Parts: sequence; C-alpha cells; structure tokens
Amino acid sequence: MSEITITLPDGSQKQVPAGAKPIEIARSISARLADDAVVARVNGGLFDLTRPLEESASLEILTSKNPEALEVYRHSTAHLCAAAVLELFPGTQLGIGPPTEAGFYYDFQREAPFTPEDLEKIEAKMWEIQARDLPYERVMTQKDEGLRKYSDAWMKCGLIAEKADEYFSEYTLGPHFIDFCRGPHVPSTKRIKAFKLLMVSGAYWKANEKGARLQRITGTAFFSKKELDEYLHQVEEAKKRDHRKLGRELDLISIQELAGPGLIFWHPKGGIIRKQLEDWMREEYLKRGYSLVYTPHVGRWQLWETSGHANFYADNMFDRMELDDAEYQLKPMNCPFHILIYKDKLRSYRELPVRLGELGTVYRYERSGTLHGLLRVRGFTQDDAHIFCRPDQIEDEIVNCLQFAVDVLTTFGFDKYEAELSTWDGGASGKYDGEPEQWQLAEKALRNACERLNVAAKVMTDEAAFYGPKIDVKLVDAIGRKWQLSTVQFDFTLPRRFGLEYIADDGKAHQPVMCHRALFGSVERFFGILLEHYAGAFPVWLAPVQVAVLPIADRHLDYARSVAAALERAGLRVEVDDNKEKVNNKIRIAQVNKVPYMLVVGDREAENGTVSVRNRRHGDQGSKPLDEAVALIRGLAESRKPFE
RNA sequence: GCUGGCGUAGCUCAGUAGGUAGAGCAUCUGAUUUGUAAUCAGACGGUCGGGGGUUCGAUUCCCUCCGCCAGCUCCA
Repeated sequence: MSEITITLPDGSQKQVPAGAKPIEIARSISARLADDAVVARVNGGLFDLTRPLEESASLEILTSKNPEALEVYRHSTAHLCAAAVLELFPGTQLGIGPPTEAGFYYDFQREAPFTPEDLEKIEAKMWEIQARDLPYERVMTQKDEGLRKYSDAWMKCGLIAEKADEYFSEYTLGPHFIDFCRGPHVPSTKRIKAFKLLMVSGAYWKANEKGARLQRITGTAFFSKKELDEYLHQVEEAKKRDHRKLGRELDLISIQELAGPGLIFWHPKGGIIRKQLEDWMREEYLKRGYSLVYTPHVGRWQLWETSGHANFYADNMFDRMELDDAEYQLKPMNCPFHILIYKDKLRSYRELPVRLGELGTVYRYERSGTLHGLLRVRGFTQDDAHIFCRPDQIEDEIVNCLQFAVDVLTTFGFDKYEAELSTWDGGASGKYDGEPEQWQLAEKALRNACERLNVAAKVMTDEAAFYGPKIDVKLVDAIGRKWQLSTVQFDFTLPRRFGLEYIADDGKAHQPVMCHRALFGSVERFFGILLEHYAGAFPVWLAPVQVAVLPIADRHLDYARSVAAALERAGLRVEVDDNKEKVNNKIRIAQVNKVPYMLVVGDREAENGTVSVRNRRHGDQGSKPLDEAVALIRGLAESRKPFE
C-alpha cells in the first residue's frame, strides 16, 4: 500500500496509508480532537471526515469552534429535516436546503401546506432519525444515471442537469434518503445535538416569482442546547426592541388604516426626535458646503419622461393624475427637481461643484407584502442631495459623500454596517441607461473612493440603479434583517437627458457629472433603525422628554414648576408629573417612557433649592443644587453625546 | 403581488363546541399626600376588521374585501 504525506496546520507532516480518513488522522493526534471534529479542510476545500484521502495534502481538522463547521452542521441538519419530511410525507418534492446566517432552511413542494402541528411532527421525526445514528454517506454517481435516478424529482433533476459534473456526489441518510448535494456533512446524525424548526413560509423555485411556489421550512441548529437556548432567548429579547412595538408604546409614530398602509404619522414625541435629526442634518449640510432647497411634490409627466423614470421606474410610481390639460406625477425621486434648479441659469466651471440638498418627501408604490413598519413605506423623506461637478472633481466629491456617510453612522453610534458597491450587468439586459465607457469610468471612481477611505465594499454585480453604479451602506434591524440607509450614486445619464451644461475655462459648454446621495436614506427608515438601535432609550439630545420633574406631594408642585421653568430656560424638554400618585409610581412611569433624567423634589429640595437627580440607567444620583443639575443635563444635550 | 398565519376595549390578551363578550394596564372620578420602578375603590369603554351568505339566531361556520405578521420577490 502506498503512503501519502499529510501536512498539518502547524507545518508538521505525517505519513499515512493512501485512503486514510481525516477522522482517523484526527484520532491519531488526540481522541478529544476526533470527538470535537466536525469536518476537515483538505488543500483548502472542505471534506467529509470519513472521505478517504488518496493523495498527499494539507489537512486541518475543523471543530465546533469554527464558523464553517457550523455551516456544515446546519446543512446536515437541513438534510435531516428533509429526510424526516420524506418519511412523514412521502412524495414531497425536494428543492434546496442550504445553511443560512442564522440556521438553515429546506424548500419543499407539496400540495397541502405544512401546518404548525406538522412542524412539531417533523421535528419529532428528526429526533427519531437522529437517534438512529445514521451516517451521511457520500456516493458518486454518473450524470446520466443520476438524471434517470432522479426522474421523479423535477427540481433535483433540474439542478443536476444544470450544475453537476460528469460524476457528482450525493449523500444518503439511511436506506431511503438520498440527496444530490456537494457536501460535506458531519459523519452521522448523532452528531446533531440541538436544533429547532422555527417556521414554514412561502418561497419560489430559484427565487423566481413566476416559478413554482414552494414551502420553506426554516430552522436553526447549534452545537449545544445551551447555544440554541441562548440564541432563542436573544431573538425574544430582540423582538422587544422592534421599532413597531416601541413606536407605539412610546407614542412616537403610527400607521393609520384609514389613511392607507405604508404612510407614517409622526406623533408629537416622534416629531420632536425627527426635528432633532433633521436640524442636525441641515447643519451638517451647511457646514459641508451644501445649499438647501425645497421643491414641489408633483411635476408634469413630461418631466419624468425626460428623466427616464417614466420608462425605468414606472412600476414604482403612484398613478398619474390629470389636471387641466396636463398629466402630473407624484414624485418618487427628487433628482429631476434639483436638476431643474441647476439648469435654471447658465453655470460657470468656477461655481462647481454645486451641491443641492433637500429633505424631500417622495412617494413610491411598494407592493403590499413588502411594507414593514417604518423600514419600508410608501411615503418617505429622503435627506437627498445632488452634486453637479466637473469630471475631475467627481472622485473627491464621492470621497466627501462617503466620509459624510461614515460620520453620520458614528454620530449615532452605529459601529456595525456593510458597504456594497453595486455595478451593472455589462449592458446585456437593456435595463441600464448610458454608455459602457461611462459606466466603467463611474465604477472606477467609486472603487477609488472606497479605497481612499478604507471602506471595504462588497461588489454586487447587476444591482446598480438604472442611471449609474452606486455605493450603499446597510444596517441590520432587531431581527437580523439588512436595510439600506446611505447611498452614493453616480449618474452620467440624467445630465445628458436634461442637457446640463457648464461653461468651462475654454469658454465652451461641457456636460457636468452628477452624484446622487442620501445618508439617512430616508428619515423614516433611519428613525426606525435608530429606535431599535437605542431600544427606545434615546440619548439626551434626542429624547422627546429629557427631564421629568417628580414632586413628592402636592405641596411641592410650585417648586416643581419652578424647577421645570429653569430647565426650559436652558432649552430642555421637561414634563412635570402632577398626577396624584406616589413618587414610586411617577418614577416607574418615567422609567417606562425612558426619560433620561428624573428630578425628584420634596420638602428637602424645596427648602434648599436642590433637586434629587435620578438617571434612567444608573438610578438615584443624590441631590444637587438646581443650577448644577441644569448645567449637567444641558451639557449632555448640547454635546449630542450618547447617554451615560 | 405570491405562500402561510392572524385580526376581540386605546394597549396586551382571555372567551364563545352558534344563543350579541371578559381581565390587566391606560383613561375618568373619589379617597389617600406618599422619598427613588405600580396606593385603594368605583366608573367609562367593544356594531368581536368591513361587506355578503348559511341559520330561528353569527364574534364563532362559508365567501369576499381591507389591514397586520413571517417568508419569497422587490427596494431607501
């Protein structure tokens, strides 16, 4: 028997017989490693622990501490789920069953929908199969033979025809279950210790909404019961900070059925927070060389034909309305209006870049099933700006925009975000407007900007806007979903469509280039994400009520009001709780409403001109002279610092 | 828009195997005047999402529309 050389991660080498399995090598290193092993990395690729090594290779044993091992483990759990479904519901068609960030899913096609009770049965069956300790066995099959074997399984057949090499791998689980699958998998079902099926929902075959409708069973799996329980607990906790729940509880916003879905009502307390956000943003605009403009909410249809939205954006627009002899369109975007301001006079190269900014409210038709609280609505206000500049200025402008976007995120304490660079499809589909050279140039400028600011942007092919490529910044909500906030978009197209010009130093007319950018993205969405980010406990500068003054008894009301007056003179938002309740109750109310500071006033305070300071997070801070308390809270508000 | 689920008081929820509903909180009133997360009592409050059908009778069963939730698709 020939020997092969196995190189371990520490550089050491082992001679083993050809055909040795990674699990055997692991055991030869230590029994514990073999027990903890989930999957092997062989020459960089993932391998089953039980797959024989035929040639010399590098080998790394991945244990439960490795994220890739968790993916494999979840993938194996998905197979277990499919095997359970087939045992309980023979004839069900299998789609795909990959691991995801938070678990796994498996797509099935079957006439009757899976009910919550079915889910319980499936989970019980999974445990039953788990207990059988079935190996995940890798079998190689020849393509034509495979197509015959899977002739009853139309989705698998499709996948094999499309993806399989001449010989492809399958994995069995017991005598009856076999699945076309690249693998790898854990060695056997007894390795799967903790999982839970979470829901059943709809999906489309190959994510195509014209394709077959499937039922998706989603679950999660962890290496231990403890980790699973922690995860489930964390999900429950996250739900408590859902912006829809907090928005109602804190009386910030509402959505009114009578007015229509996806349309936001800002209540007084939400309104004051929004004003703080908007004031801050407008100040930043002015500091950074933007001008503020205001434009109408509707415009003639011809405007949208000129801009191209009539062609490229028709599906997302509210219906046109007729007025006199003309048709008008509610605006889904602000850009054409800002362009008209640019175009209203002859521009010199000396005044470029022109940066026109607006908190512009737009209306877009979003399909009913996609609406989601504040995060996906039909009417929203963008902190939108359009920058018109010379080609040689565009890269600096994009760098400034991106820097601005990063500054917004840090101001509000977001340290986790993802950047994406969306590019076109190369022009194949015709959904994109403009010349190839322009697209290439634009993409290059965006890439360079990312590099200059050290922003790691993931390239997303075929995700660009119809008028140009873009950089997007995404944040994650309480339930782990990603939402786009900032966007910096390049545009060669609209300047051409509108015939924009500036007079250059050569005395001739040239076409400016344009950058669209929104940093909050939409005020509604940003507010929703912010609400979840702070779990409703806003920092002092944003809190709708910054201070609650809590008199102990009625005889302290006058003093309480004088305290409130002093706070108001300092520009703070104050409420006096004059209910006939005990202080304990007043404190509770203020805590529940997440008021940052409570000032308790009773006999001692009224006598000494002091207040007893209570901090929302840290509780009783003892008494302080009134001036001192006012200065403290005002300082926090003005600094726009995070709370505490 | 699609698949599935859901819709009972302002909020959170219970209930009716078909005989027009109940709790806690909130609100209002009264008593209590209280020192760092809920004082007590009483009252008010619902065409049980809208419309249609079956039935002697529908909040309950059926149909339909609207809205919400999860996922898909799409996107700020």
